Amino acid sequence: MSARTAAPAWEALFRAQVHLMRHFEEAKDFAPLTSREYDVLFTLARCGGAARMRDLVPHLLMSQPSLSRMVDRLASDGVLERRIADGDGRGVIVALTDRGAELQRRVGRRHVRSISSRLDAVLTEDEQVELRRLCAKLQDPETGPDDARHAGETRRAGSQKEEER
Amino acid sequence: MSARTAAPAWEALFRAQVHLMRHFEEAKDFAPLTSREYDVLFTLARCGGAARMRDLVPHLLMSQPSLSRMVDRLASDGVLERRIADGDGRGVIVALTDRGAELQRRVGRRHVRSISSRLDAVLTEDEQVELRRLCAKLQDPETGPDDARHAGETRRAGSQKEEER
DNA sequence: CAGAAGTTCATGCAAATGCATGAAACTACC
DNA sequence: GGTAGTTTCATGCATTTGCATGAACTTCTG
Repeated sequence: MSARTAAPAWEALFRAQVHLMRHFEEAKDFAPLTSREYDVLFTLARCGGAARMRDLVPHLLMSQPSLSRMVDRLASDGVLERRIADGDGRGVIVALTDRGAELQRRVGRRHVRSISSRLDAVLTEDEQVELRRLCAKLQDPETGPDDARHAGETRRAGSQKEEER
Repeated sequence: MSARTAAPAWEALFRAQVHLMRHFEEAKDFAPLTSREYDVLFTLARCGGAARMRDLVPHLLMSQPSLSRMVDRLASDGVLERRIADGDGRGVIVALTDRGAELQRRVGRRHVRSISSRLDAVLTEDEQVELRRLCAKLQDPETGPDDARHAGETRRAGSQKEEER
């Protein structure tokens, strides 16, 4: 058991992620969206432009009710639309509109440039590849007693509630 | 310019952080606190148990008003207390109470064990050290036109607003 | 020292979030 | 086929968040 190396590694990872995310947000990478909204568009694009709500939720950083309402907002903004899943009257399919897809691509390109200029400044290509490899291992579902259905994980940062305090 | 390696590296980092954070929260690492509340206690402990609000904010994942109200709540729960900074009537010093310090240590120990058991399962010690090194480089303030006063960064994930949509 | 400018924290308010729950649709079992 | 149970999404509600702003205090300038 190496708390000696594990805890500092986690803390550095955590801080690096926060630091970079703040940097990207301050640089307006996601404008005119919030990062969470971009996350929805990005995930949808990755799913071919459309997906069922229930399949989307586990990849996003928010609860099911939050996604439901965010989809309301984004739909009324015209970047995506809701459809009833055929074959299942309960299911809702969320799909990018043309405008939404174009917006995602535009923001995505800008964000990728921003990422590169930031990472290239401090890591060599080899280091970037190594970082990716290590981070990928961290998501290995092989472990822990709980996970099993994790595959293309994505985002979040939630919370809990009391008990004593 | 290596978007080829930079973007995947950032995405892997991002997902690894989210994945692990979710894991720790689902494992109730921070109970009876939320992760943000623990972040406050942890940061305070690291500052020797007390710090001024304005010095705390940049290390935390929340806005100044949010910290102000969270301190209200934590103070009324008895884990910390507010004092007026002497020499500056505007300043507020936030300090851990004995209970707060004990709580932080207890939760912290549990969290460190949780981190170790998770990371040790997928990374060797050498890999953990290397991950830490790479993540530390990512926080190098040497770069970007904006940062300059960053030192012991910490947490966040914010948002922006529209403009077009 | 007086007034302007800056700093630090708190508060009003609208928006977003999560939890608990509800409604609608589908599935399983008798 | 009908009813119980499950799945999927939406909604009520309390909480939390951030932004804009205000109040109290300090510092700077002449």
